[in-house]
Formats: sequence, C-alpha cells, structure tokens
Amino acid sequence: MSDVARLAGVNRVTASVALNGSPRGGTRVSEATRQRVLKAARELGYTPSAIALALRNQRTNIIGFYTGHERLNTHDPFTATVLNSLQACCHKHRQDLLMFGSYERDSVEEIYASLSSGKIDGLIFLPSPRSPEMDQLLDSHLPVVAIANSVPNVVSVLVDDESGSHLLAQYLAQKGHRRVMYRADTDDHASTRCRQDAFIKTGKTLGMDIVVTHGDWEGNLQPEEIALLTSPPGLRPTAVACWLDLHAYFLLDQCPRLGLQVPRDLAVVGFDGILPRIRPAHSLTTIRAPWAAVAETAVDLLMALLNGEDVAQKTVFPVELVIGETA
Amino acid sequence: MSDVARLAGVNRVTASVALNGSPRGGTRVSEATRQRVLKAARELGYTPSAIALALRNQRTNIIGFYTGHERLNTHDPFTATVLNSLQACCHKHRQDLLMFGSYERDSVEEIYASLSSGKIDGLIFLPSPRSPEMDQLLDSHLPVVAIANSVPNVVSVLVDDESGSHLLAQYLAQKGHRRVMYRADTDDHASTRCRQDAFIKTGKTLGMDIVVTHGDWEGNLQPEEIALLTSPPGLRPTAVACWLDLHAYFLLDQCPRLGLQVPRDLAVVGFDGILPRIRPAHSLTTIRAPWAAVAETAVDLLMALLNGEDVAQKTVFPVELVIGETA
DNA sequence: TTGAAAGCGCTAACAC
DNA sequence: GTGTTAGCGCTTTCAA
Repeated sequence: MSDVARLAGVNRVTASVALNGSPRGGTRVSEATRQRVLKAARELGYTPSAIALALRNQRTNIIGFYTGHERLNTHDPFTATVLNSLQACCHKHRQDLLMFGSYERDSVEEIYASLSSGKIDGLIFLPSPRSPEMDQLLDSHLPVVAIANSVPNVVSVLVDDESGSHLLAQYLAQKGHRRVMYRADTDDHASTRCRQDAFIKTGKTLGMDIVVTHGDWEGNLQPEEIALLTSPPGLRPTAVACWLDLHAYFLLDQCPRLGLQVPRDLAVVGFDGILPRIRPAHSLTTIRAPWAAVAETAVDLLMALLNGEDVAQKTVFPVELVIGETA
Repeated sequence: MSDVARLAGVNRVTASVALNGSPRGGTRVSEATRQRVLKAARELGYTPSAIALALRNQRTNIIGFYTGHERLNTHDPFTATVLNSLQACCHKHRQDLLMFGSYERDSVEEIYASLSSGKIDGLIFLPSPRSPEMDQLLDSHLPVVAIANSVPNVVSVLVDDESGSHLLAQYLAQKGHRRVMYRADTDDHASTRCRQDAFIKTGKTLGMDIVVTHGDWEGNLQPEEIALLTSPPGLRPTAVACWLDLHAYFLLDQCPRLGLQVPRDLAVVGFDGILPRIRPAHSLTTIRAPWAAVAETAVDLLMALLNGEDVAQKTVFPVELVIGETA
C-alpha cells in the first residue's frame, strides 16, 4: 500500500481511506485523489493484506469448524451435510471456514492452543464421539456455537430428538412390534442419550420390550447383536431402532447374511434422515431433521455473537417421520 | 507476551527467545530465565498469536482448498474423499486447511483477491466443471498444486486416465459390446477429455460404435439419452461408459424405469472407484484410482514448493480395473 | 546472556 | 481534505 500511496503521491493513510472508507463513513478524500489512488492500486495490482487487517482489527473473518477427536470425516453423510451448509453460510457472511481435525495423539493443550491462537474469530463445534474434554476451551473467550448436541453453557442449535424418538416408537408400536432392539451410541452425548431415553420411555408405555445394544463407534455389528438377531423367531426382536441412519444402513447391509429379510423378518428405522448423494440400496424409515438449517442457524448465531449481540442459548428445530421401505 | 515478560522480569525479546528458540538455534537464554519465563507463560495462560506470527513471517501455515465455480460440494463422494485426505495430510504438516467455495455471482476479481490476500500460503486446486478462468491467479505468485486435472504451468497430481479408459474399453469389447454409449463430462477438462478420447480410440480400434452423450452437469439423464437407451433392442447401445462413477450411479437408478435390467439389457461402467460410505444399490464396474494418495501427494508437493524446493511438474498415479456386477 | 531498535501492513484518533 | 503518530504481537539484527 505504501507503493500505491507513493505512486499516487499521497500519504499511506489517505490511500487507505480512499480504498476502504473512513471510520465514520465521512467523506475524507476528494474524488480526484480517490481516483488517482484507485488507478495506482489497479496498476500495481494491489491486494490488501488480510493478515495485517487481522492484526489491526483483531478479527480474521475466519471461523473454525471442529468435530472433536477423530479426524474430520467428510465421508460421513451427516458431517458432509453440515459442512456443506456451513460453507455456504460462511460465504454468505463473507467469512472463511477453517477445518480443524484433531487426532487421538493430539493433547488437549495442543488443540486448545490451536483453537485460541487468534486464527479464528469463533468456532462451530460438532461434538462427536470421543471428543476430548472441552472445558478449557469453552471457558476461554472464544465464541462457540455447538451443533446437534447441547453443551452446557454453550449456545447450541439442536433438533427435537425427543419428538423424533417418540414418533418412531409410536410408529413401530402401531405396526405391532413389541420386541425391539435399540442400537445406541457408544458415547454419551446429550442428544444421543435423549434419543435413547425418549425411545425407551415411549416404547415402554406402549408395551414394548426393549433391549439396548451398542455397535462399535463406526456402527458395525457386534457379536452380541448378531446373537440377538439370530435367536429363534419367537424370541428375537422384530424391529431395530438405530440412533443414527448410518448405523441403520450398516445393519441393513448385514441382514441378508443373517438370513433376515427386511421388513418381513426385521423392521429397521434410523434417525437423521440424511439422503446420501448416491441412493443406497434401501429406502430407510427414519426421522428427518433440517440439518442444513441447523448449520446455517449456527453460523448466523455465531456471527451475532461476534457482533456482541445476545442470542438464544438453545434453538431447537422440529423433525418429521419419513416412512420408507424398511419398517 | 509483554505481560509474560514483565511477570518474569525480562525483556519481551528474551521471553520470545525463551519460548520459541533463537534464530540460529544458539543458546541464548540461561536455563534459569527460561524456566521463569515458561512459568510466567503458564500462569498467564499465554498463547502465541498466530496472526502476529503470520504478519512477521509472511507465512500463515494455512493452505487453501479451492474447487472452482460451484460451491464446494462435500456431499460428492469424490470431493469428500479428497477433502478427507487433504485434511489429514495438512494436519501431518501442521498446517490448517481453509475451504474456499465460490459461487456463480462471485467475480473472478473477488476470488482472486480472496485467494491472494495472504490468508493462505498456497492452494490446492481441484478444477471442476464451471471453474472461472484462473489465469490471473495462476500468474500470481501463490504456489498452487492442481489435483485430478492437469493445468498448464501448474504442478499437477493426476491419475492415469488414459490407461483407465483403455482398460474399460478393452473389458467391454471382450464382453462382446459393440454399440456403446459414452456419457461425457459437460465441461472440457484435460482429464475428462483424456478419458473420453482414450475410450473412443481404444473402442474404435476394437470395432465399437460409440455415441457420445452428455448428462446435465449433475449427471441426470437427458431426453436424447433416454431416447437412445429406449430405442429398439437391435439399435440401442448394450453398454454405457460414464466419465464419473457418480453419473453411472444416477444412470443405474433410472434403469428400472426405462425397463432395462443391468447387466442383462445394459452394461454400465464408471470411472473413479470411490466407494460411498453407505453401500449403494449396485456394485459398479469401474476404474479405481488412489485418490487419497493423490491428495496427500498434492499437499506434500505444495509444502515442498513453499520450502523453495523444485518439484515435478506432473505426478501420475496408476489405476486398476475393478469388476463389479454392472458389467 | 540480555536489551534496544526496527519493521511485517494496516488504520483509528488526532492534529493541521 | 490531508498528514502525523501510535500500535495490533511478534522476531530478527545488532549493540551492550
């Protein structure tokens, strides 16, 4: 910019104001000088330095996306959907999106340092299985908005997990299912626990016998789950509810191998309603939630937070039952 | 850091050196002072400012990922795979990954300004349909590595498109197919053109009649394609080769509606071999390429470029034929 | 072994 | 309408 100023024959500050306006919007430079400065800038191919601006303004216009303690898996349809929407919404606000993926071997201190280095103005946090303790981070002054899982003392954008589970249990009960297996999350998040508790509560009320099982954290079937599913027809569950669509799809893949025909021998339902880009083999009965809106709202709220506005601590989006061919 | 220095009773620069070492690695501070500084830093919860460092060193340790002119679609299995791998590899190099998604309405100037604002040290470029002209960008001094499509004068990491198409044409010919439809990319990239040309060349040599068609840019079937596929058995193609797996999957979805049973009535092959996280309805015959390695290599090369090393202008990875149930 | 000076690129606040 | 000053947080060069 010094060069631009020199070429235009003005002071650096004048150039700055000519290019980017003055603090209180007042006309500072004459039209003639402004034109001269603009011309000089064009000739020199001047591009403002985002870094210098960031240092000056204490604001980078970058927001971070952090998913916790396995590396960011963009293959995951849920993560992909959220990421897509975050990206679009950041763009709308003229912010950039920085991806944080941490690994097992990273210490919490490292993550903390990385997150609070000033590189980002705020953080969108998608709590995931095996996130490290985030207390320190959340105690810091970095504005954070959590997605999908409520985190104490953090602005959170959620979907109505309770209603979703309620709808599913009701639907299965109405279809006559009384012995039901619930494939729960291995980790204990507010949201996943809520889905589980609500399902069990409604199910019990409607006369269901519910057995809770856990896949591994990727959703693969465990030996005890296989044992249960292959026990004699009068004993084995007639329906399985999975806490996440992905896990339901994995189960559906295994059914032929287990000699189970869906939905005749086994009904399967999921939760999240995200349609993969490539149509899967089964059309799943599930709960659909407006994840794009969730992500967009999260960014909007984060921007509001950055502007010093007060925002709602919790935003909850409604969900709906989508009936597919699996239950 | 001033605070840390004050608390430790030393000068700012002494603190700096104590925390991060001196330029030429010489011992500069006594162990006693170093300990005092470290202690002070811990007490004050000091975190270095990435921005100040960036301004000082002219290096942000952020690298950008740019896919051109529609918004970054992380839902796309190909993009997801690349992104995943980029993220992991950036982490390995202790770099952060910044996502650039641009939209139709963004002018090339805006994109250029954004990319060359100094926010990123270098760029991974995934040329995609409808990328804007990047000449200006590529003329700039921003180090760039292109993925999947070779770009003139830019370091590129590619897969062997020619061999892939050759293998596919050979396979289809050997299965007896003589009337073949080639679903080409709507845009004219080096890589996609290479796939198409090689397929046609090998196919012709082996006695095939090849009709080239184009889906829309998302891969949906167009009226003329439907007309072709539903023409009388003796006339219509017996096989379809798609330039991208995604488009093959879209076609496969439509086949039942067109009264075509795969592979009896129609053989379908794709190109890229990326397995979606959720198993699709069909196991596709395709060309598999090591995309994770491609992305990783791209980051490695970019880092080398940033360190002022000379790197190969082109890196080409081999591919292999994967036989599924669709051809 | 430590301190002082200078500067990375930019702009709010204040003179003139 | 324009120029001067000072400082965002840090580090390299040089002098003590």
